[in-house]
Amino acid sequence: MVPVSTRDRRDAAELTGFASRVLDVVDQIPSGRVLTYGDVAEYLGEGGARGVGTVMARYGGGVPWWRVLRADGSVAPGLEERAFARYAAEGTALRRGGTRVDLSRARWDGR
DNA sequence: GTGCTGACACAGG
DNA sequence: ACCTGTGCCAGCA
Repeated sequence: MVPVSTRDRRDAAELTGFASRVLDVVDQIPSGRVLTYGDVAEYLGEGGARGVGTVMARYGGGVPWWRVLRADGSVAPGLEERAFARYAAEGTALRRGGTRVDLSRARWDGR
């Protein structure tokens, strides 16, 4: 139900088509696996890594945002604490030192 | 339309 | 590991 005052489409399901598709993909990433911003963009065939990052920053709150990271396995500034707590809980593979996710092992193949 | 601003990617140094 | 420049794209003033 959506009487919504049109003031902020953010909380309505009325996101832009692109944003909606980005969130849909992220929502499908299995626990313990991850995707890079670029992976999501490539999967959708639109937006680009930067576009995905923009969407995540604005609308990522409702999806497993910690499963989307940078191409080198690091997490965006300010999100590390919450993200790594999740990785520990999900058993996500980390690189030695624990500062980044081991993409070679944790990257989701899309299946 | 123009001109920023950003949860980005990549090549260099 | 860090910083810089370039290319990229969505959202907003």
